[in-house]
Amino acid sequence: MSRDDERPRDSAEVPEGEQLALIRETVRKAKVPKAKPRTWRGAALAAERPVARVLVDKGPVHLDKLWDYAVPAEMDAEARPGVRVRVRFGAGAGKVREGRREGGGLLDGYIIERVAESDYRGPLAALAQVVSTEQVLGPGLLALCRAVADRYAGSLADVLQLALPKRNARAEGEPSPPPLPPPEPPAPGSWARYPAGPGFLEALARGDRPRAVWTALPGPHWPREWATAVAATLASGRGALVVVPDGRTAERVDAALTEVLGGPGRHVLLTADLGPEERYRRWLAVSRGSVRAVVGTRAAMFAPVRDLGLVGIWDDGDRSHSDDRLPQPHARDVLLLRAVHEKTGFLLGDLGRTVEAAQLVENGWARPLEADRERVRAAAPLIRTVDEGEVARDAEARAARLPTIAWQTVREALTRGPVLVQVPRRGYVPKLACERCREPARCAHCSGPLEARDADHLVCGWCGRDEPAWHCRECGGVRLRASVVGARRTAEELGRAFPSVPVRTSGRDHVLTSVPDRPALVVSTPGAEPVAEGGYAAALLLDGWALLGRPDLRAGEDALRHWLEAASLVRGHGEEDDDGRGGTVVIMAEPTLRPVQALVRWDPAGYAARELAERSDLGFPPISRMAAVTGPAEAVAELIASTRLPEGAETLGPVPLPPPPPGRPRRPGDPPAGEVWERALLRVRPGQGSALAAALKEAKARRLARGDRDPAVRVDPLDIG
DNA sequence: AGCACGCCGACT
DNA sequence: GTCGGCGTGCTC
Repeated sequence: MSRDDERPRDSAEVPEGEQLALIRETVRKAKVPKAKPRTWRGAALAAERPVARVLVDKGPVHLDKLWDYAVPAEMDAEARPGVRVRVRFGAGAGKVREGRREGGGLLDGYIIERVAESDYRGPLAALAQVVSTEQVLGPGLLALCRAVADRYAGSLADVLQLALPKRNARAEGEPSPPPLPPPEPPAPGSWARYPAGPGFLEALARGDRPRAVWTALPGPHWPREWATAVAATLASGRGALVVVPDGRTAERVDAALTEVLGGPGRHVLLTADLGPEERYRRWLAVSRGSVRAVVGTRAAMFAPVRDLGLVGIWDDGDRSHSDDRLPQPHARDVLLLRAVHEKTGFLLGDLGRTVEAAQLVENGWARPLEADRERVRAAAPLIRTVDEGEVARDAEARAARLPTIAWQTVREALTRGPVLVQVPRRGYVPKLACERCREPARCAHCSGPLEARDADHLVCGWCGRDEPAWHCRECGGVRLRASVVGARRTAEELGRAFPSVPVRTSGRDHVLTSVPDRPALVVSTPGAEPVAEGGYAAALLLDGWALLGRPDLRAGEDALRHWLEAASLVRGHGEEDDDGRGGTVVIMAEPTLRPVQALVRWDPAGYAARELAERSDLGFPPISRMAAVTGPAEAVAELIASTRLPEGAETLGPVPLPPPPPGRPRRPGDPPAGEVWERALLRVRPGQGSALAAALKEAKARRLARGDRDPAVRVDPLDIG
């Protein structure tokens, strides 16, 4: 094939020397052992589709732009879409002196597609190297990553960094095991406790795509129920993917899968703490189609499961479902995108219910999958509330810091088994709330959270307006309080009061997985509660104030979620133990508060539905959609000014960003030490979320990237006060 | 991000 | 005249 046929278009504009070279000189890294020719200058190009469109993975230039490179004939077979490549990328390469200059440094990238011609008006450099022939970025995964990038106004390159594991040559060199045949459809087991449960499994097993929001009954059965749903999907010949908040939970579901599937060959656990090599080995097994069921933490949401039939997420209200690297996609949303794009079933399981889940039910996209009231009552422990106000008035209780009823419950329960004591995490400091009804103090203008700038001076954390005359929307109260609970001290005192009983603690630093079925006081922070074999005899929830007093939009929802999680580990009220008594939960919180009521009635769905309606009225997410723009003041103002916002969009703020807590590692959106950044919130009407994301992405693409100086854009921010 | 080009002021 | 400040823009 003649070289002239392969000449890039517009080569007339190229300096003479370069024109003769056809493609710029490129040199392979010397350290690569079995080097092919060290230069591709003058080499023949691939006969078919000699142009590779490459997404450059590192460097600040990406902005979703693809770069065209020439494919030398020797690389033709290997340079397939989806493989990792190295390319020369550098400034000033357009002008070549003496034909002797090398381009910039070698960068990693992925071939997105092969095409016959380039739009680039200039000489194409050749691919420097095909790193491996493994097709890591298949068409399905690429489409998903593009959709996620669009959804979050982020770049494709950023999303690819979240979706693709680091390459490991050793793991890649090994063959993956051959796939096992689909299993038989599983028996419904404890799914039979839900009227719609067996039907859901049958639909999965026959290849349908049912979608459900599952409110799991309290107790130890849900890991097995996940495994059964996955097995049913596998039985249809399709794959399944379940994302859970943490490694501990992933291991529980993994163990259940091993039981239900009768062995380890049909599923994998994908978590960060496997280490890079093993993680890549398992990821490859999924990508190559030898394993079709995956359970894992958030990075697993991108796992390229073949012929996906079910995506699932457990406990979607947990913060760890949101990645902290930009664009911070949330596992729930990524799995929703997958369910739609890949036409799969969808199962969102939770002991409680988030507003987002309530919205899926409300708009009819997913069906509720719930047990009958009677069964819920039997499976849940008895909940007793203790009004803190009452405690304050009761002199004896004040001295002891715990009311009589709590003492009695603990003393009695300790004769029958372990007792769980939930205490607030350090650093959960409540902000401002109505003294009378505990409703968080909100701005009259935009409903943002009020903060005390100094004594008697309230400022809105969203729009920055002063609030000179606050009064409570709920009850009309005019006094505020910021309260701190001495729950940790209470827990210590409990330990001293029962000296013969061992005290175990579980928290951020050392999380216990389980405790034996023996009397013990188990003190834990929310989310770190060990499972008690046989269930706790009782639980004491001491963190009501700390959880509810936060000004966060989700304070009530989070509090209820944490309480349900702890209470679900307690023996059911109607599930009698050997002594004929069920479990009891005592919660120290104002009994008229809605999250407390929801716990007492064990009605998370009702709570979420009401919360959703209220947020809709107040213009809060997820009905209205928001995006946060964070960065240096001028950069924030500039980006917002150049964004073609959808009709009816509001800009709240900007306000100075509170500095990140010392000690926390820096995250995207955090100002560098010593700098003050600002944050503005953009709010759009229902249905305008994707228009907002598109407008922001377009504005970002239009301005020149300046790295550090660029504002961070966060769609659907979680921490908006 | 790098890195080169380019359009201003101070120097041998 | 030339050296070099860093502001602007490009990298297939």
